[in-house]
Amino acid sequence: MTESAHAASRQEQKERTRQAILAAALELTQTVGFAQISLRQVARHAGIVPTAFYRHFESMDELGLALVEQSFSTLRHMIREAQRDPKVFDNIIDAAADVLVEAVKHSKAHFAFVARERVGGSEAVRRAIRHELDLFVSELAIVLARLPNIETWSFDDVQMVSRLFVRNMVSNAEEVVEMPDGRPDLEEQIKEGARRQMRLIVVGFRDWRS
Amino acid sequence: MTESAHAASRQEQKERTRQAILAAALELTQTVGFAQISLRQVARHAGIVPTAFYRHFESMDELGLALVEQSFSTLRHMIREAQRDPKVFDNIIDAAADVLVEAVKHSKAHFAFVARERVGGSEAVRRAIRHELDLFVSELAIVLARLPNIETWSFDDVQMVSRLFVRNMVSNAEEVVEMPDGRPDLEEQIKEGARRQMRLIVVGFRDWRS
DNA sequence: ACTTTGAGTGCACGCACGTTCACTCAAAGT
DNA sequence: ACTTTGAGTGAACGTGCGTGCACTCAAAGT
Repeated sequence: MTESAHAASRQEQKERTRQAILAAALELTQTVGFAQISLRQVARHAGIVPTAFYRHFESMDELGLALVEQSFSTLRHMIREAQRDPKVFDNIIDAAADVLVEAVKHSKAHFAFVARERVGGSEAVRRAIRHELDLFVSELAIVLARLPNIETWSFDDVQMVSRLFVRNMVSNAEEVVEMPDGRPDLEEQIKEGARRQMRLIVVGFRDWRS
Repeated sequence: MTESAHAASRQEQKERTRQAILAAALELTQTVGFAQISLRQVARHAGIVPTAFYRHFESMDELGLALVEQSFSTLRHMIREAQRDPKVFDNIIDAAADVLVEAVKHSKAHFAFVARERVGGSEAVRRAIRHELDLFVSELAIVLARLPNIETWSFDDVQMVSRLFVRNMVSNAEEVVEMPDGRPDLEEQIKEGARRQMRLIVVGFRDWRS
């Protein structure tokens, strides 16, 4: 056994290269769509020779799917963390707006990738993102269903509100992504807009159904 | 003077080729993003030799902007027609849902192009679409401001509702575009969803502000 | 001490691309 | 009848691409 000291340097190095490829692709994707970056560009950016790429991914499409997975696992992790915060129960709307803007700012590249490839990507990538978003809607619906104001609603209604929330989240994330850096005023404006929209949904839904 | 009979066949032919190029690009764009189709593909599809392309457009980017313009002029034309219909005043929400679905179905390709290139396109194309959508928000706000329920609202409020409507329109258009052909049940479902969302916005806004 | 493994290399290939240039040949202008 | 114009042609170029193949050379396994 040689698993010894500080983990096997063999797999370690492979994983490091894999991450370098993912990071390179993510960075290149910030200026143009994923579909129009080449395997050679990615390899060059990652500091490897083009053929070495194949040791990690069978094709660019597979790399794209890996990026989708990485993006959503980042996002999901943030949501899980935010749920532990007790303020969420007090005021889910303000909390959601805060989390959204912070999350997008923190991993802008991943959000930008998802926002862009959600509609512009290859068939496979698009489907993967759509699927992840559907999962996300269901996950959010569970959280929502436990909230004081909402716990009496029907399953379908909660699901629909959840869908509206996610849709708005996507739209707002797009806006934050397109936001030029160093404009905290714009950021606050987007946050306030998101808050108002969510309040609109909740208020309107309650009154309409009552 | 030779402007005679049925218009000069010289410019006529040029215009026909131009339209063939636009149509070719639009069709090719249905399966992949505009940025990843090549000048040569477009030329091939349009039935001309690659170099002839330059007689009509200086670059693919210019062609992209022309497609944006064409798409929105189609859209705007439909909205103008719909405004003449008196039922719009009676029930703008149901009318809007109908118009939206019909419009998207009628010129699916243009909507698909806009939906995709809005976020996935080149910088120039993206900016052009964003600008057109902003214009559209203002235009819709004028229509909305004349409606019975809304005429007392402030300018900013109307503008915000208009923005929400357009955002929802874009989302729903995306859904219709992704909708497989020959599924009238899905279509009705989307339409109903759009209706509910719009009602939500109007109801929620009124109650929240009152 | 030895073999095996596999991440990364370097070269070579055929292909599609954007763009150039000199050209044809009808319609439009005179 | 003539010239001019300009949309469309066809060959040629340099470039970057994806991918195949034979390779190196340490780490991992024995």
